Amino acid sequence: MNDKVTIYDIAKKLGITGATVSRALNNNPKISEATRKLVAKTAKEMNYKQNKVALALKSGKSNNIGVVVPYIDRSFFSSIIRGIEEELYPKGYHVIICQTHEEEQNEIDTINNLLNAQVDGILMSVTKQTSQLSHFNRVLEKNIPLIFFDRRINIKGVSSVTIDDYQGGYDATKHLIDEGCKRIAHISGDTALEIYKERVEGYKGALKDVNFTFNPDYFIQTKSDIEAGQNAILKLLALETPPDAIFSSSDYVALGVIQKLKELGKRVPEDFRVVGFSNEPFTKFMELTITSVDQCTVEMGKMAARVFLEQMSNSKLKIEKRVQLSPELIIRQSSTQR
Amino acid sequence: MNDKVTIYDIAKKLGITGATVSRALNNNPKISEATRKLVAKTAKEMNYKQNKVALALKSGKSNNIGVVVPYIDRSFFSSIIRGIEEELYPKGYHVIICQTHEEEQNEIDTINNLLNAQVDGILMSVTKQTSQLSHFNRVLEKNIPLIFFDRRINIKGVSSVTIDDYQGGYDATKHLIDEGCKRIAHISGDTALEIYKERVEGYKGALKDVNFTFNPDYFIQTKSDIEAGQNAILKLLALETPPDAIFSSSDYVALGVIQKLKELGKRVPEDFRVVGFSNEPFTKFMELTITSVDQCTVEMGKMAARVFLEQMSNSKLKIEKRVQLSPELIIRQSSTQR
DNA sequence: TTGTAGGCGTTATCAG
DNA sequence: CTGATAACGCCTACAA
Repeated sequence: MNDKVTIYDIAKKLGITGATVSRALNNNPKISEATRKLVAKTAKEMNYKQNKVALALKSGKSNNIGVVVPYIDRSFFSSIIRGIEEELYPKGYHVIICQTHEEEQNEIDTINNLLNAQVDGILMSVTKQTSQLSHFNRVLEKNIPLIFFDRRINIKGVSSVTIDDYQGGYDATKHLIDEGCKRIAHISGDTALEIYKERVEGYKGALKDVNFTFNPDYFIQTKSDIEAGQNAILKLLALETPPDAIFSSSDYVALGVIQKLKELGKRVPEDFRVVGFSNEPFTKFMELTITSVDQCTVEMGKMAARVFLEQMSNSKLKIEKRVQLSPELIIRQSSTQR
Repeated sequence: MNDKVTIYDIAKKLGITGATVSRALNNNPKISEATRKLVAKTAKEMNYKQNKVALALKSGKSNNIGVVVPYIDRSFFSSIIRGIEEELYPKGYHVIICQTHEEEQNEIDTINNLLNAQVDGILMSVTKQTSQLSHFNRVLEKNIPLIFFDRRINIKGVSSVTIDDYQGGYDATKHLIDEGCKRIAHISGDTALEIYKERVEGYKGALKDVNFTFNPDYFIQTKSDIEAGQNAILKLLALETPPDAIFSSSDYVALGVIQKLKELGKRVPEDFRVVGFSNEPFTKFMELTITSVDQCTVEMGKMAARVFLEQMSNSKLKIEKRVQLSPELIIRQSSTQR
């Protein structure tokens, strides 16, 4: 019934012109107070709603931004998206979400689709296999803001928001050192991703600072799931001199490690200390709660959104901004006896 | 540089008209094979991309659908959204996500915004406090599909996808009965929400089927978090004849119950059996894994998307469709000794 | 202060 | 088979 009321409908009703209605509705300064009120009143009566699509076509701004992640049901990513949405919704933006399923081709297609949909910006975490750059350049050529969060790629002019993974790795390792551990192993994800590489560096940095030498036997690179953790700890235990602590760059791996250790009758934290990474919800629910590095995900999302907004407001000077948030080590039972 | 190539740019270059280009690009049957190929080739050369916003204005279809949930970072909802996205993306739709934070006013505002943005459909779970209907009617008046998932409201003409919560409650309770439990308590969420009410009914139904009488002392209605679970079990233990099993409509409550029981030296499952609801990720990671009812969330999302697509394809006959998916009881350690 | 006249990029109708 | 032309709903010079 009241479907599709346009400014012209209300103009006709009032015997004025569409332009005037438009101006009145937009509080254009040069319009009489009388007509402004009349228009506003009539608009409400007729249940007029501005058609954002028409506005988008006219203005070249869709007020939609695209968010691209590997999977949206991973708590890490969904929290970030929550942050993004909460920061952007009040500014009138809608958030379109897309998943890459960790495949570069999907990432490419998705970005193209988003571009065709005229999004005003793209906030994303790249896939593990991303190696091409042309799809990112296409975004930049169109002059639309591109912001990486967490998993970034080095591209001139592209801003990013990450946590300081070096510090996260450093803090986790330092904590184990402080706990008296002497042989600290590190189970890492694929170091092709910067985040994992940085955590490794942090781990090495902490060792170096106390003059522990890095032992390659104590470094394992593997997938980030429970099974990988179980396999990794078996390898480590088979060493002549097994480690006495594990810092894992994944909570799932840490969980696998703990499960296997218990299965083998080892005690955590008495015989083995374990620290994970990401502060996944389950780490604090376990009977033996797991020490982990919190990545302040909601805050990361909000920050990414803010960088986007900033980039929108002064598009003239495009500064490459690299924001690094400080991770927080959450000490729980798996790494300490105090 | 290659910013903004329109069909007119390629028309001009070829000395033909925009209309022809449009037809060629859309594989309109009445166009010569020669021009079709030429246009296609030139379009690619010039890196032409169709502007979806213009198309949306022209066609009245934005190819965006809105998804509204309380919080997107709850694993239950993010999984559903994953399902929706995966079903709709291949069909050319983009998914806009919005959060209500469990507040009706936000729900109302969000729906209005989505409507202004000309979404082609709205898929949602209502807030716990939703009582008004006018914002939903506004959607229906505009003739855009509205589909509820999980938390629904009874509105004529509105389809919904839920799980069979009655069956979930029934199965959980029946399982405890089969395990030999005689005094089964139920800790429920707010029964103002249909989902919880149904679970209660399922619980009662199972009791009735084996001639157990419903004992009001064994029924507690409370919030759905860990603390609520801890408090609830304390109340139940204070009864003259405490229960020997708990069916909770929340995994968090179940966790709280288990934590408190252990703290008090009670053994699970030996002294007490516990069953939760939702199959939250953490239930299978615990040292004592928790029996729960899986709600096949991804599937629910896909189903909701399919109902939407169906409604789009034949908008003439608007059938109210109520899909109920079968939940699956996942039996783990907290409820059985076998 | 208000009206007129495009134009944003497409597609659809109607001629030719 | 292809070219004009109008229209989707809105905004904004430019005129009046």
